[in-house]
Amino acid sequence: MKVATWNVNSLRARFDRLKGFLGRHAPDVVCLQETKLEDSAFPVQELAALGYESVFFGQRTYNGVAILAKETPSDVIKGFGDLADDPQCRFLAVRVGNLRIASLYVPNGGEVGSDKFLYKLSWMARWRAWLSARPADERPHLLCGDFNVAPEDRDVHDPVAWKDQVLCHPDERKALTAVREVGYEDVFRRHHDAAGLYSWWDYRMLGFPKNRGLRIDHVYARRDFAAASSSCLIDREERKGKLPSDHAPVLVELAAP
DNA sequence: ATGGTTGCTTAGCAA
Repeated sequence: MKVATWNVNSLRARFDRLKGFLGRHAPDVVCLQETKLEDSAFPVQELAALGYESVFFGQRTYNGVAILAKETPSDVIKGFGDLADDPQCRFLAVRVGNLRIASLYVPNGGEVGSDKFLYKLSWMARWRAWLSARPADERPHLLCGDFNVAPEDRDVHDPVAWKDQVLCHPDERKALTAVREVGYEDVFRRHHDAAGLYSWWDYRMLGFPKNRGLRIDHVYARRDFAAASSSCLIDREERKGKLPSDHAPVLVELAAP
């Protein structure tokens, strides 16, 4: 089966591009981030017409995650269900067939040391806690989304300029390592060693034409499931042309559990 | 240090 994740930076603004993407790749499951749509505005019918059922957890203007699937999703989980009183819609998990999968949008973090940065670190700790609190066989096989962290310097176009900056800061990388230590693996790095492979490029300053990007969109697989993946690709084509998102989709081919 | 671009919402914020 084929699974994709894509930060669309507004589903309203990107709907035509999403349609083209679904037509080209025919993924079985698609995780979306930054839908920026209230649930009442989610294009359920339009996606049903394309052969996809939708599960969504959104809000007006900001954030918002969704999962589209050819098969009917079940076991829907919205947010971490912890004691934090968090109005931001950033985590959604479902089951599609036997595959458990989460679509997540880690907070950007603003500036290092800011309130937003502290929120990012605390959100990542809550994410890790949510995972470790679940029985291992009930954890998502795949964690997909905009993690807003470049895990290593080879994921960064200019590691010197980005050193200790948000998206690359050691505290964020440690928080991400803690998630992997629950029992996850970066699927992309199972299949590619090279530097210079990115999933996000700033809209400004010709970021994409100059390939000044970061690899911050990831698919993490449960360690007992990672070997089921046969490929993982970043679809740079989707960053080209008219009205692209600033993120490219990540696609994984895998044997269904 | 600021600016640059896009989206949502309408001047300014978030990314």
